[in-house]
Amino acid sequence: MVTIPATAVQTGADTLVAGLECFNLDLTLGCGQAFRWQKTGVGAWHGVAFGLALDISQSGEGLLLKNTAEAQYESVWKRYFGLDTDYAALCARLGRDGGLRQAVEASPGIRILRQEPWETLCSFILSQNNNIPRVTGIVRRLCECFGEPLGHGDFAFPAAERLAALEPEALEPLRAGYRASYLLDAARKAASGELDLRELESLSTCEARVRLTAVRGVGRKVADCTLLYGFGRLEVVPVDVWMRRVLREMYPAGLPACAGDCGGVAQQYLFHWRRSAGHPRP
DNA sequence: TGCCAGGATGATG
DNA sequence: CATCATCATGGC
Repeated sequence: MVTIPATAVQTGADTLVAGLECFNLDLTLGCGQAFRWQKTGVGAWHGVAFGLALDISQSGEGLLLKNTAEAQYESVWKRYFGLDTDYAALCARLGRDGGLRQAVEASPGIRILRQEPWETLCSFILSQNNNIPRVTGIVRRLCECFGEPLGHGDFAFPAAERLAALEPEALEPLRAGYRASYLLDAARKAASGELDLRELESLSTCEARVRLTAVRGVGRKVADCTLLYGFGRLEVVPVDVWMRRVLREMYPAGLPACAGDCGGVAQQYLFHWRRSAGHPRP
């Protein structure tokens, strides 16, 4: 099998990426791993990451990043969207197992994003026992209230230092419920250095989990989501009670060997597959 | 109205 | 180690 390399070409102010395999923008941004993207049309989204606003769309031509230089695509968005990873080979490998093949074929093109660690941690703290539309609203209000304005109504995700200086009452407009106090605890620990997110890069998954779960409201699931979606640790498999039952039922001996060190990717496909119609939660 | 949402926590079988 | 009530809020 020949892997077709993607090519990024700047035309005017925009950059067009053609030749992408196994990439579906709608599925990737809509599957619940990121909460800062708004669908603006067919295959078109507007969102903010790393303090940069972006209009992006996918069509038969490829992936179009508006007002984005190729250099910025290469240095920021390529990595963010996981386009520096060979998912064609990865998905082909996952497909060696029947169950995983079903899951991959059901919604091909989902990629694991590499978001900002701090934003990822906060997002999944806020997502606990919550639904995606509501989490999106809370995160949006959080950015509008405390993030740096980027123009055109866009706001960066607020720094930990900014949130750490707030009184609990200041978070009431977010309507985050009891999760607000968890958010403040994370901000205090991140701002004081008690939680050093940059240091996590150099730690083992096990040690990183211990650091993250020292934050109130951060358990195994939120820690693993942070490591998978915020640090690109594709081997980490976030599971809740429901997903654990699904996995025990399908793979009592663990994920098949073809998943290799990308169990998190396999889990993402399984989750999306089982959650879609026909495989409701018990 | 009642139920649910990619949970964590603390207590209890 | 599995299960359970509780937490606060909005959408359906």
